[in-house]
Amino acid sequence: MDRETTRSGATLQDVAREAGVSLATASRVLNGSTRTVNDKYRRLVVDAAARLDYSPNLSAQATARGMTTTVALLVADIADPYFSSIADGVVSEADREGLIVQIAATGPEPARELELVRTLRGQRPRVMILAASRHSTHAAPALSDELASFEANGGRVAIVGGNELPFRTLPVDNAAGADALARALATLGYRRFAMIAGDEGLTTSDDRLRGFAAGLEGSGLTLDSERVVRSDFTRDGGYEGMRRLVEAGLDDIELVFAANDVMAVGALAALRDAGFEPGRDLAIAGFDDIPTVRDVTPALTTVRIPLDEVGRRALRLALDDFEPATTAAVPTAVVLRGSTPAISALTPRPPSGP
Amino acid sequence: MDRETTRSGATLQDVAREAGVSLATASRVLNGSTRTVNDKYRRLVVDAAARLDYSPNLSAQATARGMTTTVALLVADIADPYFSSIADGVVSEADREGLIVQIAATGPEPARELELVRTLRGQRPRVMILAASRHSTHAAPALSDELASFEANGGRVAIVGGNELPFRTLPVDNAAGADALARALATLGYRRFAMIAGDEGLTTSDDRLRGFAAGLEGSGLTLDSERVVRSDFTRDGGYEGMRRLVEAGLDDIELVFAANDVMAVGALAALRDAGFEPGRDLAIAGFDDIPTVRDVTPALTTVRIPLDEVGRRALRLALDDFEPATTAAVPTAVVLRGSTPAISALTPRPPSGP
DNA sequence: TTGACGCTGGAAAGCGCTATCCATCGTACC
DNA sequence: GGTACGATGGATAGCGCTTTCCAGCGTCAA
Repeated sequence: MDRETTRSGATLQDVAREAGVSLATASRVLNGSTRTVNDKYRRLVVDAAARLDYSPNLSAQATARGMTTTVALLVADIADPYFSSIADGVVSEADREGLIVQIAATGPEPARELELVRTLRGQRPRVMILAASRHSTHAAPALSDELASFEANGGRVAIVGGNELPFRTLPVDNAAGADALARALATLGYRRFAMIAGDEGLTTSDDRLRGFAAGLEGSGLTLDSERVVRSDFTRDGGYEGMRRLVEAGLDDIELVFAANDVMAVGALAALRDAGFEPGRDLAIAGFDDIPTVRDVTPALTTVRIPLDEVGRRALRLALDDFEPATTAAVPTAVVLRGSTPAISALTPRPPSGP
Repeated sequence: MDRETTRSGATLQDVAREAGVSLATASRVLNGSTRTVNDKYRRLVVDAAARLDYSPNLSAQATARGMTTTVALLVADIADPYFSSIADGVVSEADREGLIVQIAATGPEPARELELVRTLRGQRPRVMILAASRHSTHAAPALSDELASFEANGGRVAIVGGNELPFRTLPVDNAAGADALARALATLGYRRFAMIAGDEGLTTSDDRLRGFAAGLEGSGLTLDSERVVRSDFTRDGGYEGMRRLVEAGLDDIELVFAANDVMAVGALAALRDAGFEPGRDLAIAGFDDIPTVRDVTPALTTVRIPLDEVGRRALRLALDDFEPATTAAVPTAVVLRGSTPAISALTPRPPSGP
């Protein structure tokens, strides 16, 4: 009845005693080792462990081994479907590897990324995956230092989508995807575009903007820089961006490209609230192909990124020992849906020009 | 140039040596303690730590203290907005407390919940939050045992929404919310209902079904049990459920209540694919008020649960030392939107009856 | 001047586990 | 029959950190 009696919280020591073997043997049986253990002892240990409801203390293992079984994942906002889909991929792959995922969110301030990396480093995770949309210049050197010293101590780093930091990176070809989208839209007959982009310096957004403009030029068209509005990289940012476009006059715009799907969804709402019908009065396209966009009306044209695959591959990239050759970029694919009908289906609105 | 030269990975020992103080003093300065340290030494230590870029090894702290700084969160599917919104709340509140969140996902098989709890227990988290929709009977005793022994060792448990397990529970009044919804819909003039529910035994779904039926009865109406179809608790499950309802004939149905929003969104799609216009030919309502449902067309009537607040409160519930009195349930609120217009706006379809 | 006492550093004993090293034993080989 | 060697169990020295416990010292009251 003393407090030792409360079962569980059993330690390996307890198991060894119960089984009548040494600590070392118990450890070898229960927690893997190169050494083999005689079946007689093995059975004793396993039974004792079961009887005591033993569960290894991962923290202790970690300090002893100097290595954890955790994966740290850094995202901007876990409630955003883009990130939660990636997280899903990371979690499921980690699960296959017997690893546990720790999630941290930077929230709207990118500066927190550095701080969080620092905190997470304390956990000595096996892998650190940075998926938070990073700003190009910001605290890059400090962040880079932090990550370098993490790697110097045996940690693995994988970065999703960026490509200016000297770490294993899973390229997402944002520029190429946006380029392909632009060409596809040109083929549909669209000629006059506007874009709702994220803040300048947000690499994801910048790449998509650049790619889109390039794709248009490749089709003999242009994206007037006056027609690019900047806004938060969120649903409400998209709403606000579209609001501003409407305010400035939509007359010479046929299609609005939002730098990501959540923004596009916000734009859709803003357009409707302004009395226009998306997909009829104005076409809209997004980027990412988050699950939601199949279900809005009209369904949204977008560039598909296989997000859960991104999560899985990011983890693999960090984990695997591989030739340091460039990793193949995640394939993107244009998905045309109802929000960008053939131009002929659009209510004709005369360009403002002569 | 020897491998000791690679800076970082500095240990507390290193800091102490560098500062010329004892290990104990360094520990007291850097990692909190009741003991005060002379300012002279304090400064020495802090400076040394900064110089060496020291970052405490949380695993080691955990084994020494017998207590971690992590929160384990168990969800069914992190890509589902319901769960990711809750996760968001947990993560942000944990952040305020200096805790780190570990996420595990059971996926479609509820049986994995037990297995995951067992694994997570190995981490000795400070708190374990179970948000995965639990099935009523399933492995309840085994799970209960596991959680009990976790608590016996100082862990804290919080369960979201369920209420049959003997642990701290954050009640979500699914039944009352569904009841209120039913009454609101009755007030709008609806008389003939169907429901797309989750599998029997899934408590969340069962409670909502029960509450909805009760609310209708309170309004002098009934929910014909033949009009309740069961399906997966997912978007595709909702699609499938609606498909079956359409197949069985919609003639005497005015409104379909889906047991959660993602199902409702799937139902919306199925309805459209079958050639009907939701909100005109048939009304639809969901439950949860995930962000998406504002943006589908028509916007979805639902019962709002403040999901991020649920996450935050679940963590607080686990963390706080409080009177073991019942915790106030999370308030739910009916939100009427375009998917359930006043009945007069619905295309009249004669009931199949006489 | 002498204790008693509060304050603060340091030594060292763990926390639960791993991994190295040593001891023992059985077997194969000449 | 003796030796070398592979197998396998046990003792034990850590892993990085916390937290007693003890010692030294300055202070204050008697």
